[in-house]
Amino acid sequence: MNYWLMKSEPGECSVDDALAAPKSTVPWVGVRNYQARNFMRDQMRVGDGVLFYHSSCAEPGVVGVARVASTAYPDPTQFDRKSPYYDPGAKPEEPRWQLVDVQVLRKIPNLTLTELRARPELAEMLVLKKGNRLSITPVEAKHWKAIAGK
DNA sequence: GCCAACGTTGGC
DNA sequence: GCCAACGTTGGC
Repeated sequence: MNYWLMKSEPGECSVDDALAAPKSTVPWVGVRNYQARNFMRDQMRVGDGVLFYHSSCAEPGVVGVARVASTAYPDPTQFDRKSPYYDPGAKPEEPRWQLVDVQVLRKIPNLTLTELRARPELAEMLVLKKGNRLSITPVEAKHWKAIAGK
């Protein structure tokens, strides 16, 4: 089992939005970065642990514990001309972007970016590295345990 | 709104 | 294949 940190802008889909969805599960639409796509397509397995992270907001941080709830499948928004995620280069017979479903298991008190940085045992987390912009990063088991427990 | 960091694009 | 220009991410 692998662990991941996945960023979502709360204005787009907050942890509360995800909890309010059927089965507390949302399709992780809108990833338009090849490295992040490849994590979903090639490495994620159903049941993998996910730290649900709020980005581009007043208090960025880890706000929930979730799990990967599906294998990868084509992101439908790439074909939708009205979607901000529309990609004219993607064709249904040749999808470019993939996603997985993510199921929120529980909220946790916002473990803010500031607090994450303040904990020495978390210093090596990729999300804390200077210049990191990846919306999906792998998380080491020790970091998962320190944040999500078990 | 600013801007550092990084990914992508496209001319050559 | 190089690399400058441009666009995006995301914290502040």
